[in-house]
Amino acid sequence: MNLKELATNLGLSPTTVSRALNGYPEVNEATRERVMAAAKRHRYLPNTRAIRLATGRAMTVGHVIPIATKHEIVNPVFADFIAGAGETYSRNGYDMVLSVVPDDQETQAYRDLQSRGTVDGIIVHAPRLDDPRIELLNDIGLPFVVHGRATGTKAPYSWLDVNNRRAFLRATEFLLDLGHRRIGLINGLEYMDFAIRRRSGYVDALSARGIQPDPALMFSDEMTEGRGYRAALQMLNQRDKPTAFLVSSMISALGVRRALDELGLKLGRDMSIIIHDDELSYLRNGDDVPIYTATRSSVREAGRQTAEMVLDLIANPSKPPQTRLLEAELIIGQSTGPAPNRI
Amino acid sequence: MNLKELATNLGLSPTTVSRALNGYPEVNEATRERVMAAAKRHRYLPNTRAIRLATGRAMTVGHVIPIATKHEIVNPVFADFIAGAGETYSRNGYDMVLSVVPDDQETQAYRDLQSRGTVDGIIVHAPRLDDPRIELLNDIGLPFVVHGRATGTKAPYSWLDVNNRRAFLRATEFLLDLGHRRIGLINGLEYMDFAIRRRSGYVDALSARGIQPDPALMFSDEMTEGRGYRAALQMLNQRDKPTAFLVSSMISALGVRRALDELGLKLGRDMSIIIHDDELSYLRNGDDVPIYTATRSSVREAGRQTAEMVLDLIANPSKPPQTRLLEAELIIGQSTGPAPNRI
DNA sequence: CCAAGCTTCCAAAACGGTTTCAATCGAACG
DNA sequence: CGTTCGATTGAAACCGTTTTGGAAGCTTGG
Repeated sequence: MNLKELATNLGLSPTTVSRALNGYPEVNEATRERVMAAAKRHRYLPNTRAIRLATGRAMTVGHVIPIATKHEIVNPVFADFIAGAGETYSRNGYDMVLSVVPDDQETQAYRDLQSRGTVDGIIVHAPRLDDPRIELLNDIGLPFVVHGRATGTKAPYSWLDVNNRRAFLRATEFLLDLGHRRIGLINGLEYMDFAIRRRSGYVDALSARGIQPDPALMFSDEMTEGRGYRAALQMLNQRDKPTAFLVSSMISALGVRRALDELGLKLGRDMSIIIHDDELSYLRNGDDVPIYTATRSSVREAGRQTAEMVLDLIANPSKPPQTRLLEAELIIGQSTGPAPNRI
Repeated sequence: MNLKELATNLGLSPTTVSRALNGYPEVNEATRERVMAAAKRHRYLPNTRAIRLATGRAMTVGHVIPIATKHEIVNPVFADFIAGAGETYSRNGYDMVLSVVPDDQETQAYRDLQSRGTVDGIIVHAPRLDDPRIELLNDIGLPFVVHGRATGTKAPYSWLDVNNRRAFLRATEFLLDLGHRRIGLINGLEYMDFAIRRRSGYVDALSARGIQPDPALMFSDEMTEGRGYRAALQMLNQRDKPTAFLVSSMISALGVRRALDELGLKLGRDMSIIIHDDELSYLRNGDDVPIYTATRSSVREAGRQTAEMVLDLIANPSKPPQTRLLEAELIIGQSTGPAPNRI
């Protein structure tokens, strides 16, 4: 059943039927109702392919998911972000297309999406230091919002980010207040922008108290269980061990905990840990009482809001770039305690 | 730059240009090269919206992600499956659209995708007992492949599944061979089909050795860290404790391990654990040596293959339903050992 | 009673490609 | 030398909507 059939069926022209269904004012209220009823009766739904061609809008937002060609890691945060963004799209009648591409073909993927008119806008994931994608997207003029920021990029662009620096600054201060002086940082890869900002918060908090950051206490790697385990083990085997860890993700923290268990160290007593908690739906930080002391910010909510921003940008292309900075909460859990007395 | 412009630019008709670019044989090799060169020079890419309308194909596969309205859980396995499927789509010039919908609007979502012509086929996630979606999709005649199976559905349909029953049967036998007699099952929600099959494997293995399955040793819940923790703790506080656990996911196992740690039980010595390992990219079962003894099957690979099946179905709509059963490997890790002697 | 102005509808032209059907041109054939 | 055939190209229809530019009929005001 298409518009033309429905129209002849009703003894009307396609024009009128289209207008009736789309709520144009110039159609008689009686005919509108007749049309609406017939549409419902025949289960008529307009063909999206035709609408998109006729209106010139794709009613679609793209997400490009680069697959690192070396280590094929899917960002664990990704699923929840997508779920949040997807909610927003559904509510607004938009579709979401995911492009999974090898990371060395990413720029081509953006160009394609633009010139083929597959999407009206996109969301950029996992920005890096001096990320070249931002300039590219500004050039080709496709509306976009970055989830995160890209240190080093001077051109203006829209983004939504968590205040990573401030979160880790506060977390470090919290540990310092508890008497910790040697605090290990188990961070994500430091070409990722969020990791850079978290380190800067950590370093600044230490410096502010006159503590010289120790490179031996700063790790940066993929945020997997295995790497967390390795990092923790390595730091705990040093002569001058840390008494606390600041861990960039719940997943890495799982590995850290495994290391502590192996060494017989009790969480919160022998060793304090603060993690960053993205509130992943399948990896809650405790059901009621938080397990870990954590800097917390829902990535699902970030997805919802970033999607709203991109839809707004699509609707108002002349708007200047929008930005939104979310603050992370500092949640006190059972994984932190006063620094053990050193001998 | 569109086809018409490119054509006038070349002094050719749109027809010829279209044919040249799409590799039709009836165009002169010299003109074809001229056209190709011009297309590249002008960075011409055909508009997908127009192609889709003209050809009547959406070149798109849909994935409907139901969001449980009560507990908003995103399946952790989802990201890796999508990544695998996405690889296949990219390779074949297909797009992937994700529809995130409240689970009570799911059937409407399928109908919409079909009658609006947004997709050529879909992949059905997380099938349940007597899943009504299968009948619906057969009715509306949209090509689809189910990731998993739906016990109770008699109509034929295409699916790709892991042999969950066999995997858990073998795992249980493995534990029995090690002398374990009381084995706890920490399973997913048992309206999910895979969970039903896993339990049936577990129960059958026990029964085959004359062991009566004990309801007090069978748990079924969402596969989160928290629920795994709770289930393990509860079973370990019984009078007649289990000596081994069979755990349906890596994530639940994290909680189980936390429970063991709290109780001071050592993995592999005091307590054996076998998990099911989907090979999530961010939660590897050890980097080199497996940590857990596990039934292993890559969900990423499942995504790749399921996508191939759906594309095949789209290309050959008359084909009868295809099915593919993947066997899980049994990987021996460090989490299993002989049953401790009972007193 | 006529012109102007609403209200309501429709025919036809987009949108940017693909595809059907037909035409042209040289070469080959009889 | 006329006919046939293959190779190559193009005109026009089509895909299913939206949207532009009228147009008919009715009302209203002078």
